[in-house]
Amino acid sequence: MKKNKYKHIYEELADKMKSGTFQPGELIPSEHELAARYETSRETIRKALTLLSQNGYIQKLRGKGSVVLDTSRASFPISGLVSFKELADQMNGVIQTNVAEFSLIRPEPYLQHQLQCSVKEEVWKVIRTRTFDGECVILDKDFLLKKYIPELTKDICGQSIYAYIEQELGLTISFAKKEITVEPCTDEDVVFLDTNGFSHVVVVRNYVYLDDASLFQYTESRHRPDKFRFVDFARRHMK
Amino acid sequence: MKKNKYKHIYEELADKMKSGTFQPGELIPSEHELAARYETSRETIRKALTLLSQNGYIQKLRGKGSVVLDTSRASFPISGLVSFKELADQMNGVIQTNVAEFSLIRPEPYLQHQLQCSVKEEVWKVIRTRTFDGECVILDKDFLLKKYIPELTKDICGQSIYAYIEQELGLTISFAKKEITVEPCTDEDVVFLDTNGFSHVVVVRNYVYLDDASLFQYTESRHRPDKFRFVDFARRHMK
DNA sequence: CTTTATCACTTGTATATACAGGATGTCAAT
DNA sequence: ATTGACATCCTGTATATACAAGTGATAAAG
Repeated sequence: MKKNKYKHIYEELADKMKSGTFQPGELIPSEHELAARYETSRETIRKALTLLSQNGYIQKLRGKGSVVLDTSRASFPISGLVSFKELADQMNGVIQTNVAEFSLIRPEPYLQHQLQCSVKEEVWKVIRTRTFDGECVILDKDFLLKKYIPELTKDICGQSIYAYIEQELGLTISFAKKEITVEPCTDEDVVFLDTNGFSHVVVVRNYVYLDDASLFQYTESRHRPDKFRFVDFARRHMK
Repeated sequence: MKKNKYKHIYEELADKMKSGTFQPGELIPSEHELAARYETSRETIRKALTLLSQNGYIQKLRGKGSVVLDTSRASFPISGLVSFKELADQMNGVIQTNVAEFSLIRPEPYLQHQLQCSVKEEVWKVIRTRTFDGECVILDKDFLLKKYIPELTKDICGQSIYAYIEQELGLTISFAKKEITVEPCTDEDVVFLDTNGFSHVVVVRNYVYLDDASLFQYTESRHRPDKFRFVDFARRHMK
């Protein structure tokens, strides 16, 4: 508990927002006071507050202080890299994951392009379905480069791949690019999903990178439109 | 050109990424070297690099340097608060905006909830349609609190409301919360849009805040599914 | 030839100081 | 009672220094 002081302060303050110790609209203690309370410098406090600001917890008001924003409406976590398992923990209702396909393949041209790799590269292919309250509404197609994930089992895929990668393999997932579109159902969608009359699905294409900026995963998450919801917090930098 | 040194450096470096002076995969000069080149301190450079990192331009590698990411694939600007006009500037094809309705109203209960205001508050109601290549594919319903925007004309709405707010009124738009869902077409959608057989629309609900954390605008942007695309860059903080 | 140690260079974190500039209240002068 | 000057809070920016820790190349040791 000695390293990363500012992240530690960030999480402690974030918890106070989530638990309601700090109420929306309220001003949190000033940077000087927090610096004294945590026995650290003002700059360190400022790093923690900057993080809170970027993640939509507070708004800093010059000359006044930092006001707590209302995060209840948006149902955190907002945007970001939220895996299905993390998301599921926050939702009510019965959720079930089924691994429909699990194999090691050579990428066809489309995948080569998405993963920016050659045909020689081996790729884990994982197809999973997500069931809410008895209805199968999400089809997740994951492709992971074996180069970075040497071992993978069907069992792990039934749990959380991210947890395995970060905790077992010690890799750090750093950032991702997402693209959201709406596309006609494919034959595959019809087979795996309870399309329930919908002719289209929401497709979330996700390109996930490790902390050395190497692309290691491409995910195509196909949602039945009525069960899809995406929330985002965006700050307008500069200008 | 004397204030906000680190934002200035950020923009200058961002331009070099966009123009290709810095190529993806390449390492940019070290923090020390940049500090010397810009005749400033390392901390100031670090603030600029932090901004670049958050916006997906670079990845910082400890012990190595900062590598330029490939921003071409994602077609910037990513996520963020991109107004229609900013977005249109980057797209090809003929784009046309039509102001279908412009009035000053008292909010009904649904709007009171969205804008978190009382029925006494006056609200500008602006309905605009967006036409691409002769097809009307976006319906924008804007509601702005008169409290913050005392004056507004139909003419301004035909241009850019954001530009008017920031440049003419001197207000600063600070952050926004977005929610993306897919919903059945309303009668209004059918009237205004060329639905082209689609039974659903993509609805982007946007809550926009000023820099004093006051909510001043609620926007409902309704897109025909085949013309909708949302791109996002997300960094996985902490852990 | 392989392994190890070292060194130079990189970014990450923590601290300190200084001044600019907005917000707010007090108090005196008008 | 209103105004205005001032003091005193707050956050924003810029600078400086120090040390920790990862990377990669080179030199030394086995």
